[in-house]
Amino acid sequence: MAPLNEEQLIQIRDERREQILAAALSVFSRRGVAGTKMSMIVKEAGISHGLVYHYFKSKEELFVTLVKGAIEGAQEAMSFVTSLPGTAYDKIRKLVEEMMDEEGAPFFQLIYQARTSDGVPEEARILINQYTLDDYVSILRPLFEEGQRDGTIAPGDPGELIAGFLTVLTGVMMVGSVDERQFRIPDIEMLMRMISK
Amino acid sequence: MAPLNEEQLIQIRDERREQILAAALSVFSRRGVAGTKMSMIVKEAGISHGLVYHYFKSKEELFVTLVKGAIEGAQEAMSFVTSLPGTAYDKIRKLVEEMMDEEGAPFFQLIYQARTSDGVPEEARILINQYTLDDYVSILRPLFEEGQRDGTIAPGDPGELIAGFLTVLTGVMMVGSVDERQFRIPDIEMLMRMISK
Amino acid sequence: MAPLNEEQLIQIRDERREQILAAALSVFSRRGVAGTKMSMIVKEAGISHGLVYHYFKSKEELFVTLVKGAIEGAQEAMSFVTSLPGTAYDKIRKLVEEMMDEEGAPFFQLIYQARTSDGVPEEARILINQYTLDDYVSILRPLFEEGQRDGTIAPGDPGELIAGFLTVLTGVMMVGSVDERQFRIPDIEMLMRMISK
Amino acid sequence: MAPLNEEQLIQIRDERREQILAAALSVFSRRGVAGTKMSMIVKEAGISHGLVYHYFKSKEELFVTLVKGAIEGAQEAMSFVTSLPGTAYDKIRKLVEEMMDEEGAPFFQLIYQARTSDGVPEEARILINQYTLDDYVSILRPLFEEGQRDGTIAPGDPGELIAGFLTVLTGVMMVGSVDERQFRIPDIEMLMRMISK
DNA sequence: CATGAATGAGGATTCATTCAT
DNA sequence: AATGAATGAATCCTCATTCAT
Repeated sequence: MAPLNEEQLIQIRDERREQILAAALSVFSRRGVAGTKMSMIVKEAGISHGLVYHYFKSKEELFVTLVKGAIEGAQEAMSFVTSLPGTAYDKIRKLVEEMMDEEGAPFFQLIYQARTSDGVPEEARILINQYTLDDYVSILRPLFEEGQRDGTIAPGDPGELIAGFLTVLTGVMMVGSVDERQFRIPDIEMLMRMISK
Repeated sequence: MAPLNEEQLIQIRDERREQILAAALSVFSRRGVAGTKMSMIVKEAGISHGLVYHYFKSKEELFVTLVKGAIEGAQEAMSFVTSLPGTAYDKIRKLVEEMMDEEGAPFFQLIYQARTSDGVPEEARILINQYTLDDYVSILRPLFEEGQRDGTIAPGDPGELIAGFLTVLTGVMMVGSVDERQFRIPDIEMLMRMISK
Repeated sequence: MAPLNEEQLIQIRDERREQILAAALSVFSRRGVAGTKMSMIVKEAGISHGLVYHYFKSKEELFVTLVKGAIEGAQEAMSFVTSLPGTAYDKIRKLVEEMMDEEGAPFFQLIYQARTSDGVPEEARILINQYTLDDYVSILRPLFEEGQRDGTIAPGDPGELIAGFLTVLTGVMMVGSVDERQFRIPDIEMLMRMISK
Repeated sequence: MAPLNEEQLIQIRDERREQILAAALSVFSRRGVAGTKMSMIVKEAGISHGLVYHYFKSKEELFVTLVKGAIEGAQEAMSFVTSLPGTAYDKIRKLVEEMMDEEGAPFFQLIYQARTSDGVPEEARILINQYTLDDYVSILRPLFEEGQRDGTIAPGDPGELIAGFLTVLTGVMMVGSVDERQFRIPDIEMLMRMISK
C-alpha cells in the first residue's frame, strides 16, 4: 500500500519535513504517542531538537500529520483495488497483499495507536473517527457481494464479513511486526480462507 | 499483640493487592507502560498514591506482576483445553472461545504492550521471551495433527498453521477491544475457517 | 560520660520510651536528622510505626528530647570532673577519658548533627545555642588556669586552648566512630600533648 | 552548521558544570546527601532544575563526582607536600596549613558525609574505600620517620601517629566549619604539638 | 535554517504521620 | 497500649518546548 499519495508528497515537498516525518512514523508506530520521546525522533532523523519545531508546532501536530496521511492512503488503496480488472476474489486478494507489504505496517500501527493512545487530542481523534470501519465497509461491499454471487466468497452478512476481515488484517499487522519469535504473519492463503466459501 | 489478627491482615492485603492489580491491568492494557500514569491506576483503584507503593515497589513491578500472571494464564488455558474430551476440532474451537472472551482481552493487550513498550525492563522482557510462540506451538501441535488426520483441520505444516492462527487471535484481541465503531471481532466460525479444511 | 542522669531516667521511666530513645539515638547519631527515617528507628526498636507516636509527637520531638539529654549530660560530666580530687592535669585527662568512651560518642555526634542538620527546627537549635562553647569554656577555665600555673598545661589564652581542645575532641568522636579502616581515634597521650607544656 | 562553534559550546558546558559542582559541594558538605534537596543546589547555582540533569544524571552522580575530586585532591596535596624542600617538620606543617585552609573544609566534610550518609551508593563507597587511611599513611610515613630521626616528631609507631593525626585533622575540619560560637579550629601550633617531641 | 543549552510543568516515588481496629 | 494499612505533601527526575546565538 502506498503510504503517501502524490498530493501529499507535493504538500510535504520539503526534504527536511519528509525526513522528520519518516523518523516520526518509525518511532510513533512502534511505541505509541506517550511512549515516543522527541529525543527519539530527533535521534532517528539525525537533526537537532530545535529544528523539529521549525517544521511542526508540536509532537501532537507531527502525529496528526502522519495519521492524516495514513487514513488517506488506506482509503485510496481500497478504492484503487476495486477499480482493477479481474474477479472480485482476485481484487480482494490483491488488497490483502498490498496491506500486508512492509510499507503498510507502520500505518496500521499508527492508526491503532491513534485510537488507543492518550496524548492524541481532538484533531487526530476526529480525523480517525471520521473514517470509521463503516466507511471502509462501504467501499469494499460491492466487491464482496460480487464474490458471494460468483461463489468465491463465504455467505453471510457482507458487512460483518468485511468488518471482521479488516479487523483481523489490522490486528495481524499490529502484532506481526513485533518479533519473529513471538508472532508469525500467516500467509495470504490462510487469511483468504477466512472469507472463502 | 496485633489489634487485627493475622488472618484479617492477610485478607486485607490480598484484597488490596488484587484491587490494585485489577486497576493496573485495566489501565496498562489500554495505554501501555509509558502511557499509564500512576494517578490513573490510583484513581481506578480508588486508593491513595502511597498505598500502591505499599504493595508494589514500582510501576514496573506492577507491570511485571501482571505479565507473569498473563503468561501463566495463557499456558494453563492451552494445557487445559488439550485435556478436554471431544474431537480435536472441538477442543481448538473451545480454546478460541476461551481466548476471545471478555476477560481474555486485557491479557493479550498486556503481552503486546510488554513486547513493544519501552519502560518494560529486563525482567518482563525475559519472562516474555522465555515463552515464545514455539512453546505454544508445541502444546497445540498434537491437537492440530490429530485434526489434520481426521480431516477437519487444513493440511500443511502444522507449526506454521498454529503460529499464524495464534498471531491472528492475538491481533484480533489487541485491536478488537478498542472501539466497536472502529473494529469488529469476527465470529468464531469465521476464525475457525482459517484453519479448517 | 553518663548519657542520661538520674532525673532524666526518672522522667523517662517508661521502658518503651527508653527503648525508643535508645533506638533513635543510635540512628540519629549515625545519619543525622534528614538521613534518619522513622522506619529505621521503628526497626531498630522492634516496634510498630504507630507506637512511636504514642510516646513522641513527631520525629522532631524525638530528636529534641535526645539533644536535651546530651547537653545536660555533657555539662554534668564537666562539672563532675572539676570536683574530683587530684591535679588539674589528671582531671582533664579523666574528662577526656570519659568523653572518649563508647557511650559518649553518640552524644557528640548528636550535637554535631543538631548543629548542621536541617530538619532541626527552633527548639533544638535554641537549646543548643543556649549552651555554646563559651559555657563549656567557663566550666573548664579554672582547671586549665591551674594547670598553666603548675606548669603542666601549655601557656597561652586558656579560652582558646579549651575551645580548640573541645573542638578537636568533638571532631575526633564524630569521625572516629565511623570505620576503623578510615579513621583511627588517637590515644589519650597524643591528645593530651596538644594542651601539654 | 552549529550557530555556536564547538569551542564556545565546550566553554559554556565546562563553566556550567563547574558552577553546578561548586553549588553542590557547598550544599552536600553542609547537609549530607539525604539532607540536600535538589532545589537547594539549584537555588545556590542560580539555574533551573532541569539543567542540573542536563549535566548530571542524578543527585547521586553529582555527589560521586565531587567525592572523586575530593579524593584526588587530597592525594595530590599529600604527594605534593612530600616533594617540597625543607625539613620534615616544615613539610608536615605545610600540609596541615593546606588542609586547614578554607577551601579544604568542604572536601573533608564531603568525605565524611560519603562515609556516613545513606543515599551514597556503591560507586562512591567503593571509591572511598579504595583510599583507606593506610594509603595516606603510606604516603606520609617517610616524612614522619625522617622527623623522628631528626628529633622533631614524637616517637612511637609512625603509622599510629599519622593515622591519629589525620583523624584529628579530619574531625576538626568537619566540626570546625560549622559555627564560630559552637566550635573553634585550634591554631596550627596546637595541632602540631600533638605530633611534636 | 540550524543548534543545543535552558526551562519548568508534570509524573514517579518516598516517608512522616494518622487512624480504624 | 499496640498494630500496620492508609494517606498525601514533598521530593526527585523527565521531557516537551523555547530561545540566544
